[in-house]
Amino acid sequence: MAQSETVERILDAAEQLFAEKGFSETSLRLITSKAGVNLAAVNYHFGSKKALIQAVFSRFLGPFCISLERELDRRQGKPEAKASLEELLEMLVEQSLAVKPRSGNDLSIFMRLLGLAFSQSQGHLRRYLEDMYGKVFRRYMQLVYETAPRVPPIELFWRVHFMLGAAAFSMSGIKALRAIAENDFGVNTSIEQVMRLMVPFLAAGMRAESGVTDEAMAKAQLKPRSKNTTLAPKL
Amino acid sequence: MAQSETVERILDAAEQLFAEKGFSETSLRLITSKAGVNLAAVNYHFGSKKALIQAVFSRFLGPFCISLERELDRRQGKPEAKASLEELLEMLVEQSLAVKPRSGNDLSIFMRLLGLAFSQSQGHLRRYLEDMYGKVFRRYMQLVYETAPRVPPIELFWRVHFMLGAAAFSMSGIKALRAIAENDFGVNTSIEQVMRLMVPFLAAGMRAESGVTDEAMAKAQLKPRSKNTTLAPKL
DNA sequence: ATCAACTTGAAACGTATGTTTCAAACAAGT
DNA sequence: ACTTGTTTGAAACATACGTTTCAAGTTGAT
Repeated sequence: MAQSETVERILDAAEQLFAEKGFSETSLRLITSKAGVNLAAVNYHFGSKKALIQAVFSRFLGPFCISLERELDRRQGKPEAKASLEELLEMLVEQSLAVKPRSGNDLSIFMRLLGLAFSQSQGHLRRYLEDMYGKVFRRYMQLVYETAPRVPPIELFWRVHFMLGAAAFSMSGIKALRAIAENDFGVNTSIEQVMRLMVPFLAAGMRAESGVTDEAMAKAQLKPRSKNTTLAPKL
Repeated sequence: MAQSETVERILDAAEQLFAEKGFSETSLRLITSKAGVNLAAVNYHFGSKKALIQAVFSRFLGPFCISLERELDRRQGKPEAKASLEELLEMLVEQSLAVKPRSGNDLSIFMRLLGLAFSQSQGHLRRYLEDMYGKVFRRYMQLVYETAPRVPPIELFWRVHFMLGAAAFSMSGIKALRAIAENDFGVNTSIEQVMRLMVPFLAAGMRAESGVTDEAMAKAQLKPRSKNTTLAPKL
């Protein structure tokens, strides 16, 4: 029954349009007309617009997480040398770049989508991503925490979110920012270059001397909790 | 003619709802019912939904920019000691906190809105903010650039946006993040504390050793342009 | 008290969206 | 060739939205 290419065409169009305009601003009619398929095809193949949004994410995040987890296994197999923060961050960059590029600027589109996933409300998306990929990310975050033992845990918690913000934000505006950079500096900065520029910035921030002055906060340690300790960011 | 309090009630409700759900996800009917006013009042007082969105921003940004500009004047009056990066960042924190708080968590709501302004499409908003407040922000950014003369301009450009992202992102999720922090660490982190925690993180990132390896990028300088050089981030 | 300008209330309008329907077209197995 | 299960196409449906309309209400100056 020839696994219809309609599904792929819809996913391609949706991915691109979502990245350009956001989720609620992109209508199914726009998607289907760009994909050159019938309007009803979306609900036939995916069931609903929400499910389509989730499918767009899974198409990238599935392979990405599998490949990230494999890399984590490899690193933790050799416990003699703990990974540095820079190595951990580079790992993310490498794995992102490793996911097979369908079209040219595939990664940038997806990075922008990831940014949107945080900033648009879309509660169902957050829940879906948390359920599907939360475990891997929590494992990764644990390693990040271990690279800066001198910084109080509470401050590390916030710094991780500063990192996330820097990444999500610059990735979500990446297209416009690259245009500005090219305009003002006359050099084209590739997505990959931007991601690599981020590494030293983030690593330095994470290692900065603690700014905690308040007594209570400095002494605050991670409270052991029975379950669902949210060390990792809520997706 | 008793400058109707309807306007204020609409602005309050809109500010809160926009911050919770985003712009296009918040209907005028939701706003007016939360504000306890008639649906038509929005179009009567503001003209359109777009104009309402802009008004929400101006209510905060107007006073903020005036007060920021006054502070910039004060600093530049005494040129003997250039402001450090930390001082510049602290300045933003102070000015943010200085804007009169209407309700308790006023600032966090507005920070979340600022984050949304970047990530939602809303082209009209970007244009409006650029027109109204672009000048002050460019002036501020120029000072930031001058504090890290050793970092190549192109890298500074990107780092400024990493900073912006860290701020916008953590402020936009601040409510949920504070809850998680309290849950896991047993300490309450105020908005003000979070902003102060951000200062050393951002300053360290800005000063990090350059990660630029590419020849062309390292040598890239700001190209003088006839007009509209967008050193400052596009608002 | 009257008048004029301003503000509100309830309803309707026009448009766009996600979803459903159902007949037609297609594919593949026998 | 026929049948069965799958996919497409065109149209309709129900709902939600931003905006407009206009009569009713309110307010403040004369």
